[in-house]
Amino acid sequence: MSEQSAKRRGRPRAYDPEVALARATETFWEQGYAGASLDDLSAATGMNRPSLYGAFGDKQALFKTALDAYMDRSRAAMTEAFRGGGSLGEVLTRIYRTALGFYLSGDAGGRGCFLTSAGLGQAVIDQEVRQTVADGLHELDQAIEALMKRRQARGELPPTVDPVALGRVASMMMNALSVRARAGETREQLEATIPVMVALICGPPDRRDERS
Amino acid sequence: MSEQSAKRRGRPRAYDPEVALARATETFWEQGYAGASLDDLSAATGMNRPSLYGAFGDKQALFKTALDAYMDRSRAAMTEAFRGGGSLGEVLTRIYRTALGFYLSGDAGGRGCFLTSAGLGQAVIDQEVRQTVADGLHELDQAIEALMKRRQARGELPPTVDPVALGRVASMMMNALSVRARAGETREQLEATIPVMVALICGPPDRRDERS
DNA sequence: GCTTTTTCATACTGTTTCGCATAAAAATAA
DNA sequence: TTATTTTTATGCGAAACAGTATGAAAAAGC
Repeated sequence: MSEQSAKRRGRPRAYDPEVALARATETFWEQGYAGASLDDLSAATGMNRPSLYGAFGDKQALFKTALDAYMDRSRAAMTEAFRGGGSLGEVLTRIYRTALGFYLSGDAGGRGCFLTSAGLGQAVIDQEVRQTVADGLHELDQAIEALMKRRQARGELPPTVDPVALGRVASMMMNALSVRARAGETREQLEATIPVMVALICGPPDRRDERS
Repeated sequence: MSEQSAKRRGRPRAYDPEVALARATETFWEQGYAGASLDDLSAATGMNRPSLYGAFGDKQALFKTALDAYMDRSRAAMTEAFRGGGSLGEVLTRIYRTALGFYLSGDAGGRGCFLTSAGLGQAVIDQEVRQTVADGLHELDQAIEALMKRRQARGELPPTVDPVALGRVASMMMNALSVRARAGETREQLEATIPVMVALICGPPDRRDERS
């Protein structure tokens, strides 16, 4: 989409926009919208204030860009987790592990989901952020509900259960994982809950595979 | 503990410390630690800055006092919900409803759990807050785990299930409710998930009672 | 080499922030 | 009334805050 190497007129920029956005995202992720000052963001990205404004606009715009970019990354990873085959339990396990990969990233301990940590912090104040976050959660809800419907049609779930209600709760369990990750629980503790959740959703744990 | 009416020496205070703390808590609850300025807190409590400092210390101390007070209120309500009789499903339903009562309080839409909304926002920055929040979550985990053990002993849960693991997931579902409440879901949506969660935990929903 | 274009770097402006100093106000004690 | 005690009220001061103006630096075009 963008011209790269050949012929850009002026002084070349000293930063990689994608890397800078990733660093800014991490800053918001850890410190929240209000807690992240422009000096923090400037230090994290290596960009000085005017460059930040030139590239991303003001603080609110940067936050929303970070939110959108996170959702894109998250969506891509989740699409991958959904795609692969296996039993319903295996797919759910993959989904939860993928989520944990996001929630436990970072050096200073688990940060949880960016949507529910930094995003929801602003949700009560900024209605547009709340809507974006709500849409993001809803999107995942629907994906899992659709998964449940497909698997029920295949006979992996008893016909008596409501796949939409079950999918919603399965999706909400990810929110719980985010909370616990940010509260400082270890990867081991969190991964140990995954089979319990999967067993609850998939019914009797006839057989379960584990891998490190 | 404190002398009330009779003979206090100086000028009487113009505020009720408990009411003021409740208002300050609501301000942190909605806007987070960094998002709540001392002017906001001053306006919410009706106390001017020096009175705030005299009563609660600096901003950090006030936040931690608010956190402790919230945990006390929450603990009291939860103790009540645990105490009453009924089947395991009925007790869990009461617990979740009690939680929702907290999460949906407030005028500007759901605020979620103070611990996981405002508290976790600070958790990554302030290690002491993270520990307090983690302890609070752990306390509830243990209470639910103990409930599960008792009910399993009574035969309400099959002997094959792990009551600790099940209790932990049941506790985590409250965190999920908090997230969804703050994301703006309605009371109706949230209450509709309660029976689904309860059914997952208690196994086959042989009979369920509902009340508005 | 000179101009044009784009970005970087410094530093500024006005506002907001937190915490506190100072003094007035409102009560009791003598 | 006068002194003492405790709280309120005003507002100060240094730092941090978001956003921007101004000019230097680094590239391409000519």
